[in-house]
Amino acid sequence: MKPQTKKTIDDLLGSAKLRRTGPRRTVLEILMDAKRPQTVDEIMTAMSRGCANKVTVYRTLESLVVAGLVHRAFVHKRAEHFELADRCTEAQCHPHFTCTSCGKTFCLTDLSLPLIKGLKKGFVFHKQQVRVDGLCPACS
Amino acid sequence: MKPQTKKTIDDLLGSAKLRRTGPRRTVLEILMDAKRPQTVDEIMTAMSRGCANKVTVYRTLESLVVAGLVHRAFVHKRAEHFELADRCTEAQCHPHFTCTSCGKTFCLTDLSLPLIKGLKKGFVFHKQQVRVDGLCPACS
DNA sequence: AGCTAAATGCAACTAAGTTGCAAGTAAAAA
DNA sequence: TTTTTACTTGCAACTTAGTTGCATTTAGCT
Repeated sequence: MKPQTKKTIDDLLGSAKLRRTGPRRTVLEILMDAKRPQTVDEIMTAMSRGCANKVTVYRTLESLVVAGLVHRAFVHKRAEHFELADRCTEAQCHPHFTCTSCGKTFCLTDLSLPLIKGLKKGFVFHKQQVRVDGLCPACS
Repeated sequence: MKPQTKKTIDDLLGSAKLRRTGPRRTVLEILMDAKRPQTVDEIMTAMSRGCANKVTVYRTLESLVVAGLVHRAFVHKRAEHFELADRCTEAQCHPHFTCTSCGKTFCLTDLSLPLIKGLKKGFVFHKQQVRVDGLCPACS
């Protein structure tokens, strides 16, 4: 790690009021270098596996997320969710609303967004999904 | 199940060239009645658990998805993905592109969509996520 | 240097999903 | 209608992702 990078990382941790520990510095550095969202498994591989404990990586990420330095790239649902394929076009299904308080998901069947424009050359558009989160009527 | 519903379900299965079996009829009926995307666990509960085997429900859903009768409500990533929280506004992160062929995810940091409008009364908007899938340059 | 709350590591666990194989059955063929 | 056969199902055992409790260590304060 370059001294400059180390300083940046330590500043980030400091400003987030998090202790500057080995695992946190390493995880942050890996995420800074990453070109795409990383899984815990990928992060552990990048740490050359065994350097840190799996549980520590999970908890480190959690603290970074709570501090706002890191976020989950996709709203994570532990289990897959299925629904009938009607009311969806080829290119876009209706958006889904998930309540961050009770966890319930609602289908916004009457709403839609325009399709994304401006994909870089070589990318072939297939389908677009929109997920919204916030509070549902019961929780707000 | 009403005779009418049964006919519709059997028609659906027939048009999809799938055998009309007990589990398939039941799973389809549950999804038709459902107001939100369902997990395997929810489906099994609706079947009053133990009626069908977990593995069967997974395989049934898979065949319905392949046939196009059912779809996965959110692109499912088995593991959580994390990234640095920069380049995201409070209300929306950059969209992500996932290649359906190689599985790689790309950050579309320079693209965005307008925020959704027209949420029903009582819903509080928090954040919006956009996921696009298709083929990446290497796979197209 | 010493103290203390915060962070880490280990082991054991849960939950979601998968695989191989034997047994059952829908629907086509005889 | 019976036979046949490929498609389905069920079971057991497994893998992978993530969690929890508890003992040990350590960052950063004084």
